[in-house]
Amino acid sequence: MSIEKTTDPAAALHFLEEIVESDLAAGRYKSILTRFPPEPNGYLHIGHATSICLNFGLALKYGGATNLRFDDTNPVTEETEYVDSIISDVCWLGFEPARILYASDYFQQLYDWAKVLIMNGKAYVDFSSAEEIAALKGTPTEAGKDSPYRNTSPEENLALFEKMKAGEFPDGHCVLRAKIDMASPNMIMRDPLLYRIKHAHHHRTGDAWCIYPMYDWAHGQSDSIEHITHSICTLEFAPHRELYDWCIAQLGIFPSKQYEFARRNVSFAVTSKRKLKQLVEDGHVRGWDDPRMPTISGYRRRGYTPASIREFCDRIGVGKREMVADMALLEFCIREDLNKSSLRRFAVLDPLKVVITNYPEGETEWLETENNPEDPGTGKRQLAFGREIFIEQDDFMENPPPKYFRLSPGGLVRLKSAYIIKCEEVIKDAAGKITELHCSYVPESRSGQDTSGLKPQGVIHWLSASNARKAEVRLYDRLFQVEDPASEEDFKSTLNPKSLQIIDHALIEPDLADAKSGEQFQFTRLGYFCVDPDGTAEKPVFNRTVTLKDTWAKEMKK
RNA sequence: UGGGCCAUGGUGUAAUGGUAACACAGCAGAUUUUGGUUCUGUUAUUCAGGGUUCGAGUCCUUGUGGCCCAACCA
Repeated sequence: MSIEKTTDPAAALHFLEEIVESDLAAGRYKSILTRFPPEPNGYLHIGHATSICLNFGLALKYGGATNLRFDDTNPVTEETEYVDSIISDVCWLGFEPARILYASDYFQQLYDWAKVLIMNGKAYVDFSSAEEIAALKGTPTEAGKDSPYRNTSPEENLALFEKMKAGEFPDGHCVLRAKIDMASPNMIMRDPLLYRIKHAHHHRTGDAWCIYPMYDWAHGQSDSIEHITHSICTLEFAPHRELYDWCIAQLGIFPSKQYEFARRNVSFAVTSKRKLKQLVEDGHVRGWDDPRMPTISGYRRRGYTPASIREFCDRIGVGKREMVADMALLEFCIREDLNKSSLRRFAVLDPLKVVITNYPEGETEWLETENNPEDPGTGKRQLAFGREIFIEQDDFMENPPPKYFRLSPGGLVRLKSAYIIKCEEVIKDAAGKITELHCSYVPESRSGQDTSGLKPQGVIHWLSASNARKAEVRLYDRLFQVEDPASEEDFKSTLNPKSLQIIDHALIEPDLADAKSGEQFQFTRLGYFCVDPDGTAEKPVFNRTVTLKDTWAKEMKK
């Protein structure tokens, strides 16, 4: 799949596009190369999606390419399972990496470069403990102090470093540090760690290495090796840029450049791997792909389309200020997409039986209705109509408020694509609960050939009792009750207890029972739904992606 | 000895010294056999003080506020 990046010349450029355009105009690069560099230690979430869209989108717009590179320098936390899910998520979003690469591919090169640094007197092996190193680091307002190991000779350091690599020291025994400036106002530059010892199995290199490069020693050089022109990362890496450039300058290699943008958050969601992991492990959700999760796999299962997520990323823009995008915009994007593309079907989530007393017993007629009024090319379908039907409980009220357009005692309502009915009698059980409605229909009000002259305000959906099928429907609401759960002392205390409502007695049109996992529909008047993989032929399961805009519900809240 | 980044309606994003705009959200109306869609209208914005200028969201200056940096994580 490929995405057409249409460029509106009048559209304003964001700051990264400006940088790219000026680089291209100045002839600094013939074409650009970006990269998306996830660490394979968790599932991708909506924040990653914005980064993916940015990196791939930039390359697409300017005729460049994008590598997918796994930043797999920490064997303790990384797993192949995550690599696979990340690749599939990126592809699902509609992007095609030019190459799929791994920082671990460069371990030998990185090691050789570290030795160059050592021989140039720019790195040393430090046997101080982690605590000692931290203590000598200083504070933001106080200069650090030199390590006692800082002035070891290059030759000795080289021998020591080779011993580290050879596995002669246990974990944590020593580290390789760059020799820069313990008094730098930038804490990152106070002799940063380059290598640590971890006798751990790596998901790709196995047991070949027991020393692993730190982010700062791996990232810029990996970019450089691949000739990445624009290395785009989030704001918190801005202080690292000085070190990024320093490493590249020391080695005299291809000068990739780092640019930072503000992480893009979404309201009513958390986007931190740690927090998401907690939700999964504590059982607050059913898994990483739970449709309530802001993970890419969660949105996919929920029924969000790749196009809707890309559109969302485009619309929220890119900047350098901390921001929280409104979830309502994401919902707007998915409704906009699905409104155009999804077939309409009738489903009754909470059925109320209606007997049409003046309709002949045992008779069935077939009524035509459109599959998608937004796209006449999708044709029409036939609905069975008979004496017994089901309507939505919500579409009947015994004592309706003003402006209630639906059915009420003695009132009229239009059954969409069928007849106008009038509520004649409300049947209740001993407890006073409404069990069914007796209605009469107006024979000359048949949809499309209505000569009744009646004009009920309300139009409701319905299903024939003769052929409706059962289904489970899962209704999702926001996972959190507050806009910014991450800012709470305990984000889990703001979980929405009603984020999942399971309806096991819903009714659907018969052909819906054969829909394949992932297929999407608009349930008329209710919202957009997709088929969940949990379903079976006997009991299909539908996930509500998003409701339709509901001005009546809004009115009722007032 | 602190350094870096940032500040425009409710939320985002534009305006690159010359009428503060666009989208979402909100509100009001029209259309509608989905209280959907579509269409129209509308509310609401430059962190504060000082300066430069005919003119400042934009430049200068002083504040204020927010985020990041003292992981052998990325």
